[in-house]
Amino acid sequence: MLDIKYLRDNFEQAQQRLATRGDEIDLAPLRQLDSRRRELLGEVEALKAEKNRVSALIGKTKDKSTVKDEISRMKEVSSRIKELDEDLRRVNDELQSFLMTIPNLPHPQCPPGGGEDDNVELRSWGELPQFDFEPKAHWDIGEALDILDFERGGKIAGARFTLYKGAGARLERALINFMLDLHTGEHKYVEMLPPFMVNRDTMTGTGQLPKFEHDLFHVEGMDYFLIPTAEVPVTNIHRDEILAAEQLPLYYTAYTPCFRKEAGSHGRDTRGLIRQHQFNKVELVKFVAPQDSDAELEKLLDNAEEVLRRLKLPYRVMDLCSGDIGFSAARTFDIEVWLPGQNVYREISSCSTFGDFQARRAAIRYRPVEGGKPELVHTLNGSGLAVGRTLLAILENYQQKDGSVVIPEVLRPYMGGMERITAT
RNA sequence: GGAGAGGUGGCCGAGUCGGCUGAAGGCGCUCGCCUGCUAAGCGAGUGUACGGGGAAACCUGUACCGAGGGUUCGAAUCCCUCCCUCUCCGCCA
Repeated sequence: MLDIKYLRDNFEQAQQRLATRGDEIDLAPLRQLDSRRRELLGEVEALKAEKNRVSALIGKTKDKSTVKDEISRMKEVSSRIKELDEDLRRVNDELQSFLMTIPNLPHPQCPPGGGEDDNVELRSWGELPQFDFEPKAHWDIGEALDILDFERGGKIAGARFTLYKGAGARLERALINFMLDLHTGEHKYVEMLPPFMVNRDTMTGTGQLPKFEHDLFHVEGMDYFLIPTAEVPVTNIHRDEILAAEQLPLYYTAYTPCFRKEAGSHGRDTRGLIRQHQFNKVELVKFVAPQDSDAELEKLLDNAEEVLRRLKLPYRVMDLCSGDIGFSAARTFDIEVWLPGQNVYREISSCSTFGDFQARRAAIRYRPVEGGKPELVHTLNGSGLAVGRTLLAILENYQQKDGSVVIPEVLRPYMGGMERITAT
């Protein structure tokens, strides 16, 4: 959520910055609602002040018969207050829901652009593997090794669900543990295991609601949603809290499954593990003081990249342009892993700073060292990494001519020493 | 699911037959004083949000005692609904 005071004073500028996202966002109604709100507020508060004053007077009067007129007058004032409060509530609700649908302002350093094609490649890492055979796609590799069963995943649940088997299931688990150990052990994140279902307030705090309800799985009969990412429960850990300055920065990491409807992506990535209704992810979340957020984003990105470096998977880093960043994000770096079976780079991590956008929605504040008023923290998060996509990247990059897949060295301790997955 | 207890400020904890309680008291914290260190002691201060005024310090109004309604001139205090926590029982990974 954007700051209404900022919007009040920097109307044109805000309008222009939002325009770089490419959506048509007209802020005009905001001005109207805002001034109407303040008008009503002044009126109703003056009446309440009078009511309070007179009521106190009545309270002090022993003989109530001498204040009959005041009592009947306050009766009218009270009902007038009720009307005005009702108007105010309506205007307020309208203002709030309008604010809730406005995306974040792109970061000043966010490259301008209309869409994917304008994203900027910052760097790439690793040698693309050379094969003396035609590299296969992971779905073929996984089925041939009998470690991924798309057929039965579909039977059990439906399209976009996969059954992992044997070494495939273990590899997924190994990746989760490897990532968590790296981030907690070397990058100093605190591990969290949050609920996988959350309430409406939590979904609103990080920006999924109210605008993106159609992407979420909702639990029938209870007002719970399945989380689309650990960002949601983990960022909301500190919702409605005022943190001490000394607590910052806070680094949290969490493994969770993620559930997404993928509405609107019908027919895209229908094969394989790329786009699933349920997938595993290890997430990195930070709460930082505003002046640190840019540097913290770089570090977070590096923490995510480190996973790929250790796994020796080639990747590149993209600086997403203003037209391609998400609703709540101010700036986003995507890490894209090389997939030789498909001859493309695919997103495997998305690292973003949200500035104070989520913090304002979720009321996550801290008290500055100098004391004084609480200020909003900045929140950041990134995948560290998407586990299913990491697994498929391993299958494609480490595939051998004989159909087997070599296990990256750092994962072998997590695989009981296994060095290679072969067809049984 | 059944029975009971409870939700007040950073924490603990008072709030009598509704009015003088933004909220006693204690702890904690901050600043100052004092004691050659430490402990103790003394004094002052110490919630949040949204308005209005002011360059600012600050002054001022309103709201908030789990949430939402109701009764009343007036509610933390009475009534209703919901949520959450705890205890016991049942069921259960």
